[in-house]
Amino acid sequence: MPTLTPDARGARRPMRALAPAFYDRPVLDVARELIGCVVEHEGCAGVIVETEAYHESEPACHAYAGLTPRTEVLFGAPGRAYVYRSYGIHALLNAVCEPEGVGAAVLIRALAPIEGLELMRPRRGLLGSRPARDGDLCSGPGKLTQALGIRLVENGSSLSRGPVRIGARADDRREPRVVVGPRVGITRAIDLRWRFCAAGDANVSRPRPRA
DNA sequence: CATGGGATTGACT
DNA sequence: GTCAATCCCATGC
Repeated sequence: MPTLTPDARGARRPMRALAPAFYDRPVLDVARELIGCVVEHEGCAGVIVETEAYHESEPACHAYAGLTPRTEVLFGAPGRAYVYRSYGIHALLNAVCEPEGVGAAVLIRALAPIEGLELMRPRRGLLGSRPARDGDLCSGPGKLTQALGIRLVENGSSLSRGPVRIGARADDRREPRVVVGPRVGITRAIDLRWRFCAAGDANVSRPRPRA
């Protein structure tokens, strides 16, 4: 089934997935350029509004410890999904970057939902509590995987072929202004400003970087 | 084999 | 602001 994104009139057309070569570059370049691109999974889609870069050369990256069963995908071919469990609860989605043999990836941290919101809401519904507001559907790395139904079984799959796919920014969408800041929720290499956010977007997770 | 920490979130004070 | 939930896997004995 082709992936669809809405155009300016609200009509839909297929999404063209980014090729593996897009990811076969410095991870900081890819992290910045993924802002504005589209993530799709099983009829749900959103525009990427927040990313972080991770590289084997710095200790916040899982690949810093070297090649292990856990980091095998991180060191593998670019353009694949690295999905891992965080805090025992959440599945976090990364795009593996740089040439095979280099451990580097971009963490997808937040999306602006554009399609399949009716599928996202029940997945994001809180236990016996109020439903999530649209602005809370994908405003965090664990939230967006829950909303899109992305799970650990997607680890190692191709982001070009699916089931999780990433496509280029739609032609009718402006190139977003990008704000840079320090990465969130880590304890090491906190000086690196490797977080990229779409300026002023309400779906960016907390804490928001200063504009 | 046992242990501890982590790229988070939601509930609660 | 604080804190528990919960699991993969790296590390160390």
